[in-house]
Amino acid sequence: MTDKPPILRRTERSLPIALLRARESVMEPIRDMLATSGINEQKWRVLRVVQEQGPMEQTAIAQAACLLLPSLTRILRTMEEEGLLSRAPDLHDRRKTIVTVTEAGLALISAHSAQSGQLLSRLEQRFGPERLNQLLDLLEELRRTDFSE
Amino acid sequence: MTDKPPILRRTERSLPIALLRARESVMEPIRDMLATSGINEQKWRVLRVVQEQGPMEQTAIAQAACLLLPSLTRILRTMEEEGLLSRAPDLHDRRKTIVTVTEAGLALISAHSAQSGQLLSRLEQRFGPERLNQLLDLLEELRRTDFSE
DNA sequence: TATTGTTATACTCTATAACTATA
DNA sequence: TATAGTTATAGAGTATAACAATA
Repeated sequence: MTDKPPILRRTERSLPIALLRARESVMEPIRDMLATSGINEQKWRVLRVVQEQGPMEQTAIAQAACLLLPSLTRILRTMEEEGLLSRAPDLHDRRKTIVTVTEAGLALISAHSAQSGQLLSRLEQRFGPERLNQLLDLLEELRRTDFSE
Repeated sequence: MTDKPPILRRTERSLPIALLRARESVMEPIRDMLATSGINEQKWRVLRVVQEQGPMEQTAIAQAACLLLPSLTRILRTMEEEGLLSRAPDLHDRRKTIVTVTEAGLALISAHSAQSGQLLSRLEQRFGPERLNQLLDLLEELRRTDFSE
């Protein structure tokens, strides 16, 4: 009789856990950076997504920033109050709201771009630029993979 | 005059965002699975970690499961009430508490192991077993990389 | 003095459902 | 009827500080 096989994978080889741990180790310096403007991870993601894709509706932001719509509603309200974003009704479909990054929002992004670039350089230097690219490729492919039944 | 370079990377090539998006796409079916036992992601991680490493102290659990100690305190209290874990003072250092998975905890893990295995098979099938291994290798290396100054 | 873990507090996100307005 | 977004609500995690017990 041999031993039974382990019930589940080692947690290092569990993809959800490995993704979380890896993310935590990368996020630490970034959270420190963002804390200096009183902005959190979620708001930063929203800002990045909308700056990248241009004026867009909320459902699309929620999807791209990995946030639920009710969470996003609140986040956008405070970000609008802080002057980082503006919202306007869609002219063609009045159920929709179009969100745009304001000048102040762009300024906040710029304010962090230098330091963010430094963090990326450090990452590339210590982890290796080729490995970083490989990892990003794999993550994009994973994201595109359909796991539904 | 050429255009200015983009301020920041495309979000698909931002490591924190890519890690989060990839994780979300993998977690969806797992969350559905766990919901059937009324357990959440965090409790599942704690269970997996302690089952894997054996009886261990809370600071180590917090680190391995990516949770803060105050969050873990509450989680462990409810898991102990649910009978999934037991806690006992460390005999050699009475500041410490040693956490152990109970029979009921092991049973809960077993109850999900078949379905969890199916999800993993599907992942390997659709994403490719070699790519999965490559990705896990890179994530482990990333986790081991030191990004402090 | 430093470490382990708990408690307290304020804030935020999660998850779901019910709801409004519009299509 | 379906979709976009808001509101409500309960539960849970985040983050920090202060604290007690122990080393």
